[in-house]
Order: sequence, then C-alpha cells, then structure tokens
Amino acid sequence: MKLATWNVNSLTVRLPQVLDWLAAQAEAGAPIDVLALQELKMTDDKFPAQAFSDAGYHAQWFGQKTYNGVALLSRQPLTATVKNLPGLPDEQARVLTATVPLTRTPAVGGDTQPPAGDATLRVIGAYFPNGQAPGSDKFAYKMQWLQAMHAWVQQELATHPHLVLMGDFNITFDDADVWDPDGMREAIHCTTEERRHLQALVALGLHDSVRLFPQPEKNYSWWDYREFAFRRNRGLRIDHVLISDALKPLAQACAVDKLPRNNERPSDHAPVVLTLA
DNA sequence: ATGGCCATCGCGGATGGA
Repeated sequence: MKLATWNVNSLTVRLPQVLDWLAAQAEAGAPIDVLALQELKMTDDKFPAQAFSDAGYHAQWFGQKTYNGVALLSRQPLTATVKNLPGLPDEQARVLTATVPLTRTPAVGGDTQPPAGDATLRVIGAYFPNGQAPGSDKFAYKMQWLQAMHAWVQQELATHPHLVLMGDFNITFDDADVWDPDGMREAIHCTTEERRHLQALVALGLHDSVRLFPQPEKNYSWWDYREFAFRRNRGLRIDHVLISDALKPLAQACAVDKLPRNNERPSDHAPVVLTLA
C-alpha cells in the first residue's frame, strides 16, 4: 500500500502532472493508494472529480477561492470525512480527514494478510499555515492552528490506532531539513516555537516516516522558484508523512520523489511517498 | 541586494507563498 502527499500549488495548473504521476506509479507496478493534495486554489465546483474518477480514484475535496484547499484521493472509498479542525473555527480550507480500508499487499503466491485489530486507516491530509514571520498575526494564527491540530490528532488516535498525518507542514524538524541553517536561524519554518509544536505532535505517538529510512544528504521537499534553487538543491524539508506507532511495523520505504519538480511548470513542492506492507 | 519566481485576480499591480 502506498500513501503520498503533494502540495501542487494550484490544481488547475498541475492536474495533468498529477494524473501523469499517478499513471506512472501504476505503470511501474505500485500504484498510489492514497494521495493527499494541498493548495488546490479552487472553489469546490471547479474540482476535477471526473478526471480522478476516470483514473480510478475516489475523492473528497475541501476548497476555497484563490487560496489553500485540500483533497484526498483513494483507490478505495473514503468514509467518515471531516473538514478542518473541530474546535477551531476557520475560514481557511486546510484539513481533510477520512477513513480508508487498510489493505495489505499480497505476498507473492500468498493471500492478502489482514492486519491484526481494526482493518481501517485514518488519514489526515493537511496544509499547515505558512506563518509569514515570527511575531506576525499569521504566526499567531499558525500557533493556534497547531494547538488545535494537536488536539485533533490526540482525539483521532484514541479511536484509530492506524493513523497517518501527512501534508505540507511548513515546519522543518531540525537543521538537517534546511539548506542554509545558519542563514535561516529562527526564521519562519525553522523557529524553536514551530519545532516544539511539531515535536508535540510526534510525542502523541507518531513517527517521521522519512527518517525511518536511509536518505540522500540534503533531502528536501520544497525549493524556491527563484535563484535556480532546485538545480542548486537549496531547499527545505517541510512536507511530512507521520505514521502512528501501530503503523510503524508496516512501513517499508519512504522518500521524496523529485522527478515531478523537473516538469516544465512544476509545483515548488515535490511529493513524499510512503510504502506500507 | 530591501531581489530574483509563480499563481491568483483581472487587466495593473497587489497579495501570498516559503
């Protein structure tokens, strides 16, 4: 089973790339089962549900005009969908939570192995606020939002042991996630305060999937459009896939897929892909 | 170098992103 997150920076512009990428994964023999998308930048009536349906995906979406917007795509039906964070009234469309069947990859010549316990996976796809700059109103909103996300994950974990929280977190874990850690010391995405909130989420019983596996040096998921930042690999790792304790034994691989960043009109983010047994 | 790019809205240039 493969899960992925991708901030597409306008689904209107990037839809062909998303469809091509999904098709390429399937052709390689390991289709993406669940994909969380961020920054749709479209109202709900513009969501390309038919195109995804034709590609074999169920979809749930939660958009707004111009900014933000998130979606979940799944090869199996999505149920029990929740929009945004209960307890935090918010005009901004940033979170989509849903349940999918937890499907196990059949062993060669063997039967599909159902996992012990419940056979569902709770998926939280999220576009965390940017925060602009420490001390700004937007930073204060980010801190409030992170507190509400913490409460939501805690609540959901209590009833869904198999849980994944993935998306554009807009927070680096530590200096290894930053191309210029000295130049970005206590800058947005790198402040101690943001990182404390990220660690508080991890402390609920989650694991940074990427760090469970050996990675290339300077392993980033976002690169500025300016200054040839991608070619020079001047980036940040701010897109994450966090998995619960119960899922950790099923994790087989996790990596950033930089290929879509080579497209002619790429998103500034690359997808992050987790493979589960 | 107080920037450089990209998307949106909408038709100029501001806003937001990260």
